[in-house]
Amino acid sequence: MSLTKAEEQLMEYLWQKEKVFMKDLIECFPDPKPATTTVATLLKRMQDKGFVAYTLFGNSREYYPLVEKKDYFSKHVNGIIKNFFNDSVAQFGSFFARDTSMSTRELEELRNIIDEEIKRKQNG
Amino acid sequence: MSLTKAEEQLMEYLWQKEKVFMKDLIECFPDPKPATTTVATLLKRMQDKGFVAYTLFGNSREYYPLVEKKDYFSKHVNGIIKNFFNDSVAQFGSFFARDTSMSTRELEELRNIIDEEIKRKQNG
DNA sequence: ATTTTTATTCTACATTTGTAGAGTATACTA
DNA sequence: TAGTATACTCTACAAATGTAGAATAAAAAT
Repeated sequence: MSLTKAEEQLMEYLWQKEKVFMKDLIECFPDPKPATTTVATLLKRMQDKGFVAYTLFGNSREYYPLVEKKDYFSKHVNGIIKNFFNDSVAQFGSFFARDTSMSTRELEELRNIIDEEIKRKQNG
Repeated sequence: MSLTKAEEQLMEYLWQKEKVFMKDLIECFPDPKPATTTVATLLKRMQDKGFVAYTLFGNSREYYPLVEKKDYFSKHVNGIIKNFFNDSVAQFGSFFARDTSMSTRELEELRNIIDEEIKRKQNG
């Protein structure tokens, strides 16, 4: 199961804060902020889906993510690659390098990141 | 406006075929195939959103995409980068290189693609 | 010409999603 | 301790989405 748009937005705040009480979550939103009950509903649904949990502090709850951002997006991006890029990372990479309007500087930065990752994989 | 899951799936078939009659679109689906009316509804909604159009051939329509796949996903991926990776391609690139479990071979292939893209940008 | 098939629209409905009021319980305050 | 604020749940409902039957129209087959 995956997150809806509204849940995803909320999850992003969760990921940013790592731990957060509901009232502080609401603060994260730009105006007009949603009603507390709206956020409460979303958090409940996200619990049901296994994406968040909380620690009870007195009478209120400190929420935290159960799913790491990188795992979530890894699954997400791999899904896109599987469904729309012929299950080929290279095909997606090609698209990404050519069609997302990266500057030369960004491309070079990305190449360095990949180089480092290759080294990291070889050495340890 | 963007596509829903079901519409996105259908769009993928449109992109693959480039031009296609509805009955052939239905053939693209794995069993159990959707009802023709289901596909018709989706196509109608996609027309309303400006994603597809058709050419009339006798009494039936040959549908074709109005939006290119690369443009669609460019927007999509850029949206993810903006919302969840701090609007930084490098941050997304880092994530992509490290956390999507690419093999060394895939990483090297990707580096080559990027190299070529850098050259292409420089020369013409 | 009548039946059958094909193509498309209209309408409908269940499910999911976005949003929040009303209610309840607990805690804080005057 | 009566009144107010806080935290959360339950219920509700509109909009979006997924799915398709019934109806209609045109074409093909007999």
